[in-house]
Amino acid sequence: MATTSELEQALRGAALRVTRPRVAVLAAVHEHPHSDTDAIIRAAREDVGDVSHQAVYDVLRALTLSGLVRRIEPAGSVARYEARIGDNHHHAVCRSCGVIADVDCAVGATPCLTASNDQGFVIDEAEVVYWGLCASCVTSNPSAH
Amino acid sequence: MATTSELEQALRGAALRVTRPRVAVLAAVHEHPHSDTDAIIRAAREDVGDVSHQAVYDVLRALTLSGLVRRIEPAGSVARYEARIGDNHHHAVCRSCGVIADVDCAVGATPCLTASNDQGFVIDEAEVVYWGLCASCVTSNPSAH
DNA sequence: GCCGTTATCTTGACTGATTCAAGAAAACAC
DNA sequence: GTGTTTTCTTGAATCAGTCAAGATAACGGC
Repeated sequence: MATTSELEQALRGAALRVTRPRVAVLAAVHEHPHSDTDAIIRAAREDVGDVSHQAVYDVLRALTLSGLVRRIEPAGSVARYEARIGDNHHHAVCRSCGVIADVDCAVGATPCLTASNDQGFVIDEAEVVYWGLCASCVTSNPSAH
Repeated sequence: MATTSELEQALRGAALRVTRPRVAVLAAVHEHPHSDTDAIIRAAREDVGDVSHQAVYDVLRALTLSGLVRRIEPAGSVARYEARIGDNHHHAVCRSCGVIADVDCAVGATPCLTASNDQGFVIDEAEVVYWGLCASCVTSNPSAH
């Protein structure tokens, strides 16, 4: 749970001007990991009153480009954002309810980077998405798996 | 390179009626792996004349549901389709030009299915996307990596 | 080979996330 | 404080994909 001044420091550290929308959006992403843009807009507005949706889109792009947040886009979902960065973790997505859970990388620190035949690609990231059913959907619908 | 009658057989095998749009779309996906819907629409029209875009969307959904084609959606891209199925391969995506290459799974037959802490998820698939630069973009822009 | 049922295709409108563009407002350096 | 540059507001636009209703065509049975 980062404090406001920590968030401001993070923004300055990324050479981003400190504005109320930016602090609010960054706080929202910290507090609600894996939220989509609409949820972040609503959270930011609770925080600072009116903020245009365009401002939130702009902020999210700036934060993503500077590496303060990470954008994830599971197939069939709109873009989602999280503030847990730099630790190479992956995600499990529930096919039934869409919930997303963090999954530590099974192999190590910067793993998964070993494509067997890379066809000349210079790989800098391996993104893993585990698809399945979350615990609660398994319980409520045991036949589905 | 599947023949028309092989494609028809595949459709019947999946309990799908054989229609000209379906054969044309299935052929297009075989011939142009990783194509987006628009490219498939154009390829199908070259093949059978007029086909509505809605028909192609319907066909692609039916083929995907029946497992005859696989739908992939790399972040930042529209949906793409491929006919290489059932072998658990993954993809490398070029950040610069967007080209997609097939990558055999590094671990084995149905691998990668081992999330370290699965939080109660019942995982049925692990999808891996390798991000980087393709050989040709590395060559034309060596500073980028 | 023809018929009826049912799935599929055509047409055309619509949705919803995201982006574009132009001007107003606010951060920050000096 | 002032000026410059970035950021925010407002409002329109884009584009992939979906929805809906009626027309058409596959296919099983006769």
